[in-house]
Amino acid sequence: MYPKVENFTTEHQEMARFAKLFAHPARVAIIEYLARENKCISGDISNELPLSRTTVSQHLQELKNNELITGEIEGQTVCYCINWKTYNKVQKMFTKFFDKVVQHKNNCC
Amino acid sequence: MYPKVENFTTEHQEMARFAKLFAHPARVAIIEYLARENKCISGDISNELPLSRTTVSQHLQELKNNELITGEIEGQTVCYCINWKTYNKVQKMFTKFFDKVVQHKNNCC
DNA sequence: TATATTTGACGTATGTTTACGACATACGGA
DNA sequence: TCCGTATGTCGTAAACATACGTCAAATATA
Repeated sequence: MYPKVENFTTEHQEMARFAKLFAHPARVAIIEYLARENKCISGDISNELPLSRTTVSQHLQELKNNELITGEIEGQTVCYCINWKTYNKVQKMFTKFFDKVVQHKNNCC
Repeated sequence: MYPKVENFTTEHQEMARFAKLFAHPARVAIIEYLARENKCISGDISNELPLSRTTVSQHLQELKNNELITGEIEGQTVCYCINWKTYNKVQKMFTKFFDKVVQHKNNCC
């Protein structure tokens, strides 16, 4: 982590941590793909993305480390899915933040 | 830009571009601060943040370059404000994306 | 005209992310 | 056993982000 990040509030750090997960088109695409496909997705979804298997795997790890997706081993393959518990938390967090900001809207500028 | 980013859809790139603005606690704090204070905020809001003036200014530039805030010169100071046009667009974009993903929720995993 | 204030611009050191190839491992079937 | 498939791990080059100090410019005020 960059040296000054820990001086911010937990709330601001959490917002930043989860926003970062959506801060690369590959991860946005992965989330959307996981939601759209009505089945378990193997770790190798690189056919669906303009990236190598290694890079996709790296993005999947990032999402998994922050618990936005799960990745369970099923024999030879890995089943990747959205972690709805975290997902709902994140959605609420963003909705709440956006709403809070809008509530203060004024005619200053 | 990283070499492969342009191979993703415009929609995914846009999501990533705006998510990145919230991907650092300083920028989250700035947005919140701009909303809370009922007046024009000078470029030097570094007293409110655990960062130097230069670094804060850099974050303000980032937000301004992506049109999430405006920064108008008022004599000697600069008045920074939230750009509500862009803000509303971003809020809608995120809400829509989050909702779309949830709609596909299933019992696969 | 001097001086302090406010800001932009530049350089730069350090840390992080992105992107990939190459190799290793583990499993099931020919 | 040997081979293909699926995945993880490691190293690394390039691109970006963070954080700050220093200097310059512009503008009010003494």
